[in-house]
Amino acid sequence: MSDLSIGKLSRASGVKVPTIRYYENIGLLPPPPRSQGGQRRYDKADVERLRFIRHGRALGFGLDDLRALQDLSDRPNQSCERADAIASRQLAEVERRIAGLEAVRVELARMLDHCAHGEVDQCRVIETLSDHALCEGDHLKIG
Amino acid sequence: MSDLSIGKLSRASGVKVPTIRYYENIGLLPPPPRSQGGQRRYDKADVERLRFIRHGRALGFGLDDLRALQDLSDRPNQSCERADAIASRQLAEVERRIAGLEAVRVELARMLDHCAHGEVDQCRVIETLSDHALCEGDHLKIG
DNA sequence: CTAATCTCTCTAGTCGCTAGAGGTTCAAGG
DNA sequence: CCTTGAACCTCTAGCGACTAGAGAGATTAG
Repeated sequence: MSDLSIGKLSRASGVKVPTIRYYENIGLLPPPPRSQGGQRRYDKADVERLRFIRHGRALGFGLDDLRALQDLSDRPNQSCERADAIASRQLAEVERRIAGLEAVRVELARMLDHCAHGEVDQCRVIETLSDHALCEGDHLKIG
Repeated sequence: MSDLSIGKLSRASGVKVPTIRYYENIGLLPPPPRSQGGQRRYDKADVERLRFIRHGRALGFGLDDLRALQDLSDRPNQSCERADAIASRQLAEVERRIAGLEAVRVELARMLDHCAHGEVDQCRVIETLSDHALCEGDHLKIG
């Protein structure tokens, strides 16, 4: 019915035009019908689909997870165990990242706090980078 | 003096061998002298350099920032204003990310909390993904 | 009908690595 | 001295999730 061009779909969903085409390429969005001239024509279901993806991306889900979640929502009679598992894993990952970034934040703040604002010679920023022993917290890999 | 192979440098610095070569390729680490047979030979200064980089990476600095910070530390008579600016920018970025992830964490937790653990039909996880209106907080892009 | 905007495909680039192929060099043991 | 096996070399391609740009064709409002 709605017969949206890719640009209108983009505006309606908040997903950029090249990204929509990219999603189609990798099989995340089904290839839509085309106009006589070969342009993509979408409908309202595609808007929903893209909003779903966009929202999931904003929550940090990877495209593979979103593919799986989409499949689940297409077959509503299944147990939501898998969806639950995916979301739980994501929550754990987010918490891990927050913890890591928090440690990083503390050290950056400490570094800047101790900076004498003089010459690089006595710069705590560079000194701290040079010598991890000056750190107090545990900051490992960032995510 | 120390005359380290790339593998020993790797062990001493905690940076993987291919990553060291990569850093050389992009000009972050100066090309070292070579043995008769063409293998790289490093010294202690390189260990320090790589530790500096590794530590900076752990704090989330990009390689461009680290290049700039390295240049600064090589010329110690300059003002540390620039180092300060780079670190401040990084701190702001980290704080931005934490805030974003915190919003994400809240929504993921809420999603999972409301999940009835029944069929996908009533799964709050998928429902929430489908409809941003069900969210309470502002979570935008993640970083 | 025309002009402006939109859309098409395709390739290549981003960041910071990581993996692998296929070949050479080094260091230690016998 | 010689052999063996680990470590090293270069080069290319791939990851995730896009983004940018070229050059050509389609659509739409006036």
